[in-house]
Amino acid sequence: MFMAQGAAEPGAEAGGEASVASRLGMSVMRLERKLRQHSAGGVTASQYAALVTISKKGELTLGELAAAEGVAPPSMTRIAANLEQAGLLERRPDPLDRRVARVAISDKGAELLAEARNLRAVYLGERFAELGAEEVEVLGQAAELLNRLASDPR
Amino acid sequence: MFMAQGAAEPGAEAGGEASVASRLGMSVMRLERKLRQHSAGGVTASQYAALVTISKKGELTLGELAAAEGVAPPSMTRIAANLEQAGLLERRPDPLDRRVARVAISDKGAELLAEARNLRAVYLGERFAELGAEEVEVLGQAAELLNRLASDPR
DNA sequence: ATAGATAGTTAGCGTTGCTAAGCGATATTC
DNA sequence: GAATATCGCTTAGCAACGCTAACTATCTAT
Repeated sequence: MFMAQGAAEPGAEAGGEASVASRLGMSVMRLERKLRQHSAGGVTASQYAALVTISKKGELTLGELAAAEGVAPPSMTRIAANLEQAGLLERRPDPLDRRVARVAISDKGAELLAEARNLRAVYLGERFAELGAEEVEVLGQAAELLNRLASDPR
Repeated sequence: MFMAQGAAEPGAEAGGEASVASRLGMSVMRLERKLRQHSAGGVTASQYAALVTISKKGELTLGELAAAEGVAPPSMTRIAANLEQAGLLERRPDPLDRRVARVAISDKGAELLAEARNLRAVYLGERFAELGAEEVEVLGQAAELLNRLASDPR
């Protein structure tokens, strides 16, 4: 695959940063499309992601959760509402500040994650079978980098 | 689960493929959220991607384009309609089969791509400044792999 | 006590992707 | 050569998601 895309030869080979960024953007978008269609366990992609974060960080406020997930507060309000309705997380009033909404994973939520920690990743996991160990290794490193890029608040 | 990447070596995988898949899924989703918000040049993410593909493959039918992008035909109909309305691509009737809609990039579309090949990648490109050469290299390889994963029709 | 800041919610918009169903054009079948 | 099936695309309508703006309730500071 020569992603040179037409006539993009910025001096270097297909390794220029811009090129990498472009290809990466396309790949990310395409893969995301697939992932959204393959969400499993009755939870959507965003819900699953939020659940993982809650599970990882323990009890936290909606604001913190929104920030961690990189979404606006109203978006997280909705995601959390749906998760709560599904019984996957619990809301707990903050004893000191009645404005804040603290959330924690519920037993049912923990179960869901435990029994298929990678519910959403099942789709991806299956595809990993076609990859070699080094390739999985690369993707592992990439996941970290992508997360870093995505965490940039800008 | 977050720093597992350092230990994600073939021998000492702290979580294995499933973990990588899970982390990757999260990263991809988060990054995609950012990307969608930073689409530039007046074209949306999907439009840009379609344009790149058209530019790369030359004239092709809507069906081929939909398949290449991994979206359903109706989705591509809309994307292409918007691109056409923006004057970025041209529709051409197929001389042999009047059902098919062939599309090719227009001068204006080519201009848009040429003058900012990475319009959509600008956001990413800026973030690359914070990364080292090796890391960019890893992402380059990852882009290839992600694309392969995303290309799996399943 | 009052004014301001803060956490979250409600309301409403736009984008994106999908499935189902429709339409004209081409292929096939008799 | 007419009836039927298939094909390529479009139309119609649905649902998920993320956002901004505006509102409520609560807390803080003067």
